[in-house]
Amino acid sequence: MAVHVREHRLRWPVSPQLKELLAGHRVHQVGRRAKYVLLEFGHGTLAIHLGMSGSLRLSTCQSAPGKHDHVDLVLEEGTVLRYNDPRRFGAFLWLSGNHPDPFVKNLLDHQGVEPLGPILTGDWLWERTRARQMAVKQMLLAGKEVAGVGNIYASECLFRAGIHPLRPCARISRQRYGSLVHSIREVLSEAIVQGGSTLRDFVDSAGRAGYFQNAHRVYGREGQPCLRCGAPIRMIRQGQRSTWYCARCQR
DNA sequence: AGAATAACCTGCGTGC
DNA sequence: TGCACGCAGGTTATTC
Repeated sequence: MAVHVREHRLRWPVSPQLKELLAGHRVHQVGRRAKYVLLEFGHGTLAIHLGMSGSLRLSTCQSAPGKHDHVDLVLEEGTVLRYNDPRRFGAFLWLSGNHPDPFVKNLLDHQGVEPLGPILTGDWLWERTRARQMAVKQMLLAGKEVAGVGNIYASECLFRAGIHPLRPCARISRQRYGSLVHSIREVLSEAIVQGGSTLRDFVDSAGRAGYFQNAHRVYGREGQPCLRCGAPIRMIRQGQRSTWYCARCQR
């Protein structure tokens, strides 16, 4: 793999050694942990985060890089995986196989459990939140317990589970955590099948927009009728982020 | 220790 | 048309 870094200033500076570290090496396996894409090489792992506005698209070497095309991963003759990120909230982090960078290692170790994995159950989440006064929506968004539930999906999951976003974690029953976990799995699975939610410019590796935004039941629907009961959907601010919910269906 | 707030960026829509 | 402002898919660092 050949690497071209045109802009090092991402969320953290891209390692100046990245080009040398990957030159001539092959990707053994592609994985993921939380929202980090993991490209595993024999001698270490490249962890890529797309931030809020990043995308990885397959392109041809001949195509000229455009605005905000910060990194090229040249895969083979004629093919390049190109990273574009207007806001530069994304990251390219090198995790060495022999001497793991403690910063990167901690970063991945401190992520919540996989939302579609076997550890997450209603009972598990109930036990983890007995002493937490934080609002359930902010707990989901923080990602310390469950990874991968972003701002769109936190609102959607809570609506489907019938849980009010402001409800303190410690005041949700074991049974209702069961509903929440079921909703998390359902919402994320559906969104994946539908290619994600394109609000503005989100695209997959082939440049295709997602269409889960058409399945949003509360996100972005302030003032519009609840699809279940007809009451107007409300929007509130929680920690600098917007939350949408139905005051009648969610308690 | 848990929780709230600030910070990192660019682009776009809105209102004056 | 221009400009100031607020907001946007995320997550860590800092402060309280």
